[in-house]
Amino acid sequence: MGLKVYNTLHGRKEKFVPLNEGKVKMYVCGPTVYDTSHIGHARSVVVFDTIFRWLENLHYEVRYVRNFTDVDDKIIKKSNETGVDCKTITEKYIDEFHDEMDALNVLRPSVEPKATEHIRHIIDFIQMLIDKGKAYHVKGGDVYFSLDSFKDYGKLSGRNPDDMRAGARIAVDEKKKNPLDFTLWKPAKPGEPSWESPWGKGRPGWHIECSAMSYEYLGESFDIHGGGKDLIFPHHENEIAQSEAVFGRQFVKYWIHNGFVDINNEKMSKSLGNFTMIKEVLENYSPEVIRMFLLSKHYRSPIDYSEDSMKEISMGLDRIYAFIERLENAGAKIDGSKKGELWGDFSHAMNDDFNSAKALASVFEAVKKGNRLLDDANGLKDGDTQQILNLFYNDIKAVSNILGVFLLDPQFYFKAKKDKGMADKAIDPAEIQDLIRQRADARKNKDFSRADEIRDHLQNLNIVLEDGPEGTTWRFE
RNA sequence: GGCGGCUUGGCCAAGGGGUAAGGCAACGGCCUGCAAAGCCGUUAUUCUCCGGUUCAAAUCCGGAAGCCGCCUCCA
Repeated sequence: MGLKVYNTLHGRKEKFVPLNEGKVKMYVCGPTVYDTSHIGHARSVVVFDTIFRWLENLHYEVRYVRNFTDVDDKIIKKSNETGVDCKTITEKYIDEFHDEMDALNVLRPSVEPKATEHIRHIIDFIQMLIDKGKAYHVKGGDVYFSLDSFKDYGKLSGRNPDDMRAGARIAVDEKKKNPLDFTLWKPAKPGEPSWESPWGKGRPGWHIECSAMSYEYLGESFDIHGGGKDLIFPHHENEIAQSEAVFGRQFVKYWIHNGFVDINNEKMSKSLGNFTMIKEVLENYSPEVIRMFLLSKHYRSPIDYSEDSMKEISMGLDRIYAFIERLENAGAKIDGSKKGELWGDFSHAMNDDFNSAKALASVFEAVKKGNRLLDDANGLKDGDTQQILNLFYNDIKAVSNILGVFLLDPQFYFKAKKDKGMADKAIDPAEIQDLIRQRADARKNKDFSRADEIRDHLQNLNIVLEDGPEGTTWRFE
């Protein structure tokens, strides 16, 4: 089965056939760097990172562009409020974004262009629009895109410009020919970042940077353009207008949009004060838990962030790691390129519009099957069993490289979890070892009430004891 | 007002014409001194409701209700 992708442009799943065989060109809208990133940004980035990984796994040569919007009203506003210059602000948040995305195990795209470094290309692009009669320059220095010059306007978002005009909520700007015309270039006020242009000192509008930069790095036409659902209108609609008006051909073949992250079933918003930042979440959960959470639901559906859902994911991740550790203890080895049932199920799910939720379910099924096999083998392994275990191990490692989760050494994972628990609760591991020793003695002497007393005491500290053939181990709940 | 989406067991969540994946939780069993972990089993005759198409619908069509998003900066 080949890859199928839900294309916003047509509102249905379609067979994925890139414009050039074997190659994929993908552009994803990155953040405007004026503030700390929240969990919603993380979702978009993680989703497209996983898509990127899957495309590479399918042996496509992928050129992946994700931009930074580093000139914008919000950045200027922040600069005016704080007295810090724009560049300092944007650099700070770009660094922060990179740090957080690295933590979430997000691969760097092929290129991460910044708007401010492509002003030349933006100006050239606007000039092409003007030359073709698709844009116009007005007194005062603004340049607008002329909606009336582009008859396909609205095809991505399913909007009809005539309807929109009737119910337009936007203030009518006298200088615009059509109230829906949008800004390509705007004159700069004193003190604002600005660049020389044929229309005077100014700066680019928001939408034009993506048309200019995608043209620069991917050409007139490319395969995939992604971003959050909210970007469908007006941002992506406007990009289509700009690029198709200039080149007269299809801008993007497949439009992919991810859903939002809600917080306790409410939209994240400033007024509700429930913006949940990536760094806050990272304080409480391992990056892998966050990443797995973000992939636990289909990328187009809304996903609800809550303490409960994070705990649930965390339990599931422990279970997977425990299984990997068990496989390793049983001597499972990566052996060659053979793929098993897990990989088959996983691939099938990923090929179906990157269904990571279903893909994850196949992992849990494999965990169950593998555990059963290990229980049945009971330490005595024949050649066949060993082969199967190797297959599980192979597959799960391959899967983890796509999802970007559970790829740590399990011992390290559990140790890190322990260390964090101990640090949070200020617990000395030697003390725990001592209590475990005392309990072992008590058990040897059949003093079970003493043994249980110790266990209950540790339980109160969220420490769970596990008695195994090799002695007693402990972990945090 | 315009456009789009969602409604599946206690909770989360796949599926999307052929008779309900997976996770968490709960309960029973194996194991254990007792537990924990792991395994096994049980938990939706049914997929918001009402009509229709079909041999067959949670899946398609029409309608209703509830919820949500975009249309203004937003991932």
